[in-house]
Amino acid sequence: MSNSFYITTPIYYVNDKPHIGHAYTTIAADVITRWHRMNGREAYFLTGTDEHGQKVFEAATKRGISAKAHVDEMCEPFKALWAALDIKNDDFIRTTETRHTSVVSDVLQRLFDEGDIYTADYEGWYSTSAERFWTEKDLVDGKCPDTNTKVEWIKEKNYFFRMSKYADKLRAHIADNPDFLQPASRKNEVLGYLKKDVGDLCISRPKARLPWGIPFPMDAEYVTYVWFDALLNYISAIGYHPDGSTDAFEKWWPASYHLVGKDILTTHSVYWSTMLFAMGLSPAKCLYAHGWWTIEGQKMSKSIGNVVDPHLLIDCYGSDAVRYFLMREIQFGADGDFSHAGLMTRYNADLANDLGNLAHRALSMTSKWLGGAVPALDANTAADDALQAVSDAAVADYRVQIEGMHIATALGSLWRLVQAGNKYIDDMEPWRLNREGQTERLAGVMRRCLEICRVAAVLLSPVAPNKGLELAQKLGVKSLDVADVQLLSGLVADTPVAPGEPLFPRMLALPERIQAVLDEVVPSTVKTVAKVSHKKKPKQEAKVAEETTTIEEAATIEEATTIEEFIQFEDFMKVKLKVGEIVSAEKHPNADRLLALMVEVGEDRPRSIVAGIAAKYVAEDLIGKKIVIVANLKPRKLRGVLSEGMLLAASGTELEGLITVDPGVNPGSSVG
RNA sequence: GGCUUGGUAGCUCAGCUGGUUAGAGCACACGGUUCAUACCCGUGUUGUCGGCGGUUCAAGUCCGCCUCAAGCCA
Repeated sequence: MSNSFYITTPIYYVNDKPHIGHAYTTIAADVITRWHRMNGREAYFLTGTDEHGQKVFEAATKRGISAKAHVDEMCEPFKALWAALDIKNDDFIRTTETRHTSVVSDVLQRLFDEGDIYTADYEGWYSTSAERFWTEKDLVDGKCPDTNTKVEWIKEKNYFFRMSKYADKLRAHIADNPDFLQPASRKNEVLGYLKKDVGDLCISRPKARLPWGIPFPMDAEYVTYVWFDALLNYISAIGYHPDGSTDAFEKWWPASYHLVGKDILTTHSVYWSTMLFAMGLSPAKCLYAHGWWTIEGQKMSKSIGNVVDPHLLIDCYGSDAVRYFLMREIQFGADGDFSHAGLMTRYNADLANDLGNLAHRALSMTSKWLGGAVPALDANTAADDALQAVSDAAVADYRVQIEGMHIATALGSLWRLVQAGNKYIDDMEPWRLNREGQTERLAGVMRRCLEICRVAAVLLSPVAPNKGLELAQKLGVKSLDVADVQLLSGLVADTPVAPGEPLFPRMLALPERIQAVLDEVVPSTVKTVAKVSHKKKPKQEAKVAEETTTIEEAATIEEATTIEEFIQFEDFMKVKLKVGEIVSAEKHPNADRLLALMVEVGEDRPRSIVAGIAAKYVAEDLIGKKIVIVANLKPRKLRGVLSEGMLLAASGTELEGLITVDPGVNPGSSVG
């Protein structure tokens, strides 16, 4: 393995509020960086913020301040979160900094001079409201597919990067470097993209339309397209310059890893690699696309209001536990679900019960029976040899896994040792050795238990640096030395030790602040499981919880069956009907027959309702209509979009029309 | 619509190039222990490995079709 390690996260779009998705990527980069540092390798860890673009400009304008003032303010929450999560990044780059903008500008000039950037006229349908061009095929009824507004045919000059020129080189690079794109499943997507003709990339925007960007050095009327700007951060930060880079650049480039979300893998692999080829540079050794988090089974989204504030989790569990959970819960690369119940379960099971309790019981016995100092080893028995073998295997596997970015698996390996430690105590019965006065053996047994705690402290520390250190201190260990960490003899005999407070106090119930958030935002189905999962409950009640949380398969609305039998009045009264006003409507992203509506029903937020009425209604025509909805239908996802209710419509074999209400009726009124 | 990936115990998932009675964690039941944070240790229950068909001495693992889900592209 090369001795220098350079890792990057994406630079986060400064308009977003940092959430656990951002935290996840950054923590992963931090963990792997810490690991390499512990192993004596030089490492450089870069993160930052992407600060140009239309949305930033709009947000600043709306606030009545300059774009620069806006981004100066908006990058702070990111820095604050990294501090709160104990992220030890070496650098934080902002794309508005001169060290970056000057490199972008000079690269543009150089590529232009060399002919890899050229001007051409671009013609197309332009939507002013969506701020972008569409092709003829994109248009819906001759209108913008995003905003459903008028488009005009515009012909304008723009600057293009000759991406096509480097497409073959990129194809060859991917073929020659099997580990370049990871995980392998994602690689196919890029290869699929590359099967088609790769065009050139439009990298300019007229300043008249987009005032907030890096100006083109050869043409004051244009600014740089945000991707071309943003991607260059990975080399501008470490001192690249087309006329001569710093030694630091030569040292760190090519990067060991670019960690990216799966949504921007293609951009990175295609745009960025071809840009680097044009500059005469190699791409990073590995582009690793990680998965996305859903929240309590739903897509993370501002409109659902389920975005999890990492600070809340840090306040309730501590930075170390949050880091541990995010790293342990899902395989790096796969999607995963974040749930509060899951976080607490893992906290209690792994951190409090398994590791925390192992440390506490080992230290307590040592204090009580052996004078509170690291005891001496005795000669190994067969059981001791077996324990050492477990440690050897766990540590070896941990190394392999973490260096392949499989952090969750690495932690799993460490936990096999922790579990072996707990079993070792049971098997050796130190309390019996104490009663029988077998002091020498007792000492040896306890020593090995403490040794396991030391191994755990060291291997935990990249993921949970504070707790790793705290545990080490309890054991009287001064430095977290990873060399020969697996040997169960690394402690110094006679060093004072004390159990102190439990490392991870067990949680008896969800923290109040989290319960409050769940009560407010999350549908009742999810609350149920969060409440019951941490306690043993009678069978029947647990079963109810299971049923209510089963994620049902998406079903099409058309499948509703007619009920022929009579029902009781009470049955009818179970159905709560309400008047709702449609406040927004759009086509369902994944289904031709469905529309996604937001319906105001007099609650603290409008409801998201998916309806199978696209055959009969155009989305925009529905806005303002007053309708009747079933208000207490269990929420479910329809082809990926949450539906919190169902609207009433007349239908025979096919849809005839919506049930509408007099305009004077207020949304939220009940019907019946 | 085209392409890709997945559908394995109640839940979350592991199972590499096909090979002995299909695994882990959580949950559940019972038992043990008592040093410990009502913790730990052990034992046990549940699976037509999405469906159908095929190749093979042998398939969760390969092939075809179907179905459901997710993703990328248009």
